[in-house]
Amino acid sequence: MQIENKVQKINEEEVKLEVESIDFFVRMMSILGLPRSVGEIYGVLYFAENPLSMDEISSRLKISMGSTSQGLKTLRSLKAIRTSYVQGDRKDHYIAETEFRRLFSNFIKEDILPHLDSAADRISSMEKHVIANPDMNQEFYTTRIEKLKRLTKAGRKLLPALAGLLKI
Amino acid sequence: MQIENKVQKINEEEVKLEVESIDFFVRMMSILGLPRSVGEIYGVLYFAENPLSMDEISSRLKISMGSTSQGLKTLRSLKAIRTSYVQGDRKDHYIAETEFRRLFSNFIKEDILPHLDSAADRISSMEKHVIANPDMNQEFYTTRIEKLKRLTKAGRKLLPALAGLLKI
DNA sequence: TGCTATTTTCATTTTTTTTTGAAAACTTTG
DNA sequence: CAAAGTTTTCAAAAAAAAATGAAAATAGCA
Repeated sequence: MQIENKVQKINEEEVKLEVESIDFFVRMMSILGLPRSVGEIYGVLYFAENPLSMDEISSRLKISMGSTSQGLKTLRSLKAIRTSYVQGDRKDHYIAETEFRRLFSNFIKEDILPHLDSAADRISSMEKHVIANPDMNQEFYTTRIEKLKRLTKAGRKLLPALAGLLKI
Repeated sequence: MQIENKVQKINEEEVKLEVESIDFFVRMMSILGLPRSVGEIYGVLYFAENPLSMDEISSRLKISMGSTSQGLKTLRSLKAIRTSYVQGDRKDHYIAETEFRRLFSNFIKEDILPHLDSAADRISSMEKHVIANPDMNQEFYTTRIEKLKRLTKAGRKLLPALAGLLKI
């Protein structure tokens, strides 16, 4: 009884911590435009002392297996989590990758740079329209296009470098 | 007739450019989590040689005055556009602010930093839960909390500095 | 190999976000 | 200061994004 109370007390604090962790990462991930469930899952794993299986995650969060599977897939592709073998259990188990530097760098590589690539194509197509018609105010338009080029070039250089600056 | 054709030709190229500009900024703004209409409006203004009124914007984009008003409000708050007085016209007129450095810095100040502030509060509350219960694995939890602190601290320093690095 | 446990996929439902449109609130000017 | 022009607001509608849950696919074991 003595012990039971103690265990109970510990769990209470751990649960409170978990709730705050979930809340924290839900917000963080939402800055990055990632869905709620992705933040929730990472939040649970971040303060988990042991690897958790998909159904442990799904039942702690009371979200469906479908959502959990999708969220884990997203987190895996960002390398924000990794699987870990647990002896005697046939389920996959997950643990949080806590090196934010790498996590961040993957996010940029995966979710931002592709946009900048397609932007470059669009800019050269804009350029063609301006060149194609000499009656347009060349100076005005080429100046604006130049700015876009510099913006995307700077983005492509700066963003990947950013992760390196994160001394975490 | 000769002249009319020429004007027509110019407009065609300008319209094509405008379409691409809109598309470009819709995508860019969507990276930042801003709604479609905000990107559209900025896209129209970016390649406009003269200040445009709200109803010119709304009719070019075929979006409602309500959306246009909202979008302009958002862009104004980001200082991505500014109003410009046009003689003999009682409507407000808008022009794009094309210094991306400033634009970006405002976005960070307005849309990102507030999140980091509230994050700090949440972290100290997490800390209390851990300290409150000595039976929890102190080393594990305090290490994780330390990481979060460093993450938010780095974010708060790095992000505002980022705009300065943009040599645009 | 076949049986069972586990995970993924995806059409449907739910929730959230964005847009619309009309009324209210301003603003300018005669 | 009133009348017309312009902009904003906000409830309702529409569109987009995310979650569900059940069926399909896959993986591990006997």
